[in-house]
Amino acid sequence: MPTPDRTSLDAIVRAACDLLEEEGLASLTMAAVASRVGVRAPSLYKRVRDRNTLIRLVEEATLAELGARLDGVHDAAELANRYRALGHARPAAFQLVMAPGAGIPPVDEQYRQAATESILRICAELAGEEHALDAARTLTAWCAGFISMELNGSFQLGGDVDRAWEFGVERIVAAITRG
Amino acid sequence: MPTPDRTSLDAIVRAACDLLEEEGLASLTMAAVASRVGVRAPSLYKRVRDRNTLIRLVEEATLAELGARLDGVHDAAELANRYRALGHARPAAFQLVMAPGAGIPPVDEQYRQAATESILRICAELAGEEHALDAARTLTAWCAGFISMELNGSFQLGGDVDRAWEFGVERIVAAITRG
DNA sequence: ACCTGAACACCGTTCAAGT
DNA sequence: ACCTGAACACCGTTCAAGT
Repeated sequence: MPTPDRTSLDAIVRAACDLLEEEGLASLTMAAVASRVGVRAPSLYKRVRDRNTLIRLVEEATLAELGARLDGVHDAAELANRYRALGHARPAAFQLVMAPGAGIPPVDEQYRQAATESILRICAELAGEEHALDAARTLTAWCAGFISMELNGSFQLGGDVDRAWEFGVERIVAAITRG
Repeated sequence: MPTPDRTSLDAIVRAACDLLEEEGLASLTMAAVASRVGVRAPSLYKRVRDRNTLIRLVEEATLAELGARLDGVHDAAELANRYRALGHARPAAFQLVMAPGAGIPPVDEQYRQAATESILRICAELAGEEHALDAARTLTAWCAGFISMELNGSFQLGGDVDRAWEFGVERIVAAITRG
């Protein structure tokens, strides 16, 4: 006799995302996620293969949000700023996407592409079609590296980190601009 | 009655580093490390506070190695290439340093400084003293971001990744050079 | 068809007892 | 002083039994 579902994959992934930010990856346990969505841990296995796959889904949700935040932007500096805003809004998820541990299955390529589209478009304008991919990789690598370092406390030598960000944005955008 | 030691902190950290690269962070268990150095897991607690602290020691060893690899370099492109070489030699440790999980105590600042010295020196030459720190952060962020993305499979759109690296090195070094 | 308690394997950590 | 087996708490995962 079928029973109405008490939760959903979507609710599970959202609970996992929230838990990740609030308590960190180590506290993202199956029992904790289950508790948030109102079931017991074994029930989660009806909707996700295992914990590592759930973590992959969190990564994909994060990339989807990044893509949405970058969608429609036309200015390279503004794009970089929005990239950084995601890092500040979801620091743990950002770090997870930057360096998923061994054992976590690779994200579906579609999610990475969604996050890459706007960057490629803007870089094609700035650098020309033939350098668009190299320029996008340069810009993305710098943004991702800066935000990661900022989030994990790698900038310890004082100075103004916001100023360093603006310095970097200006120089990098100029560096990948055709001319 | 004292007994000759059967292992040492140094051997433990080295075993942990090796295990991290060979099997990944999830397989870096106290039992596995203990087995490599010839004791049982509880004995490790005589030399390290807990697993997270052991992981911190692995991070510090990695930063020390990075510092050694960058020591004495005088060319910015060569410095970037050596940075990347460490990422290729110790991918798991590199990713760990880039995004340590929650719960792992912060590395001692001394180790980060050792890795930063050469970068600051070169950037001061290129960008002038007043922009040295901003320039170092720009260069480091780009290197770290590029290498991280390369290691975790973020570059999936084809093209030649080595070419993208060389494009980036050239443009970034030019971008932070005084002028 | 989804949900659960019980069970199992595995891991980090502590501790009393050995040498 | 270091080492160990035993023990405990915790977690991921499976599964038979419920609705």
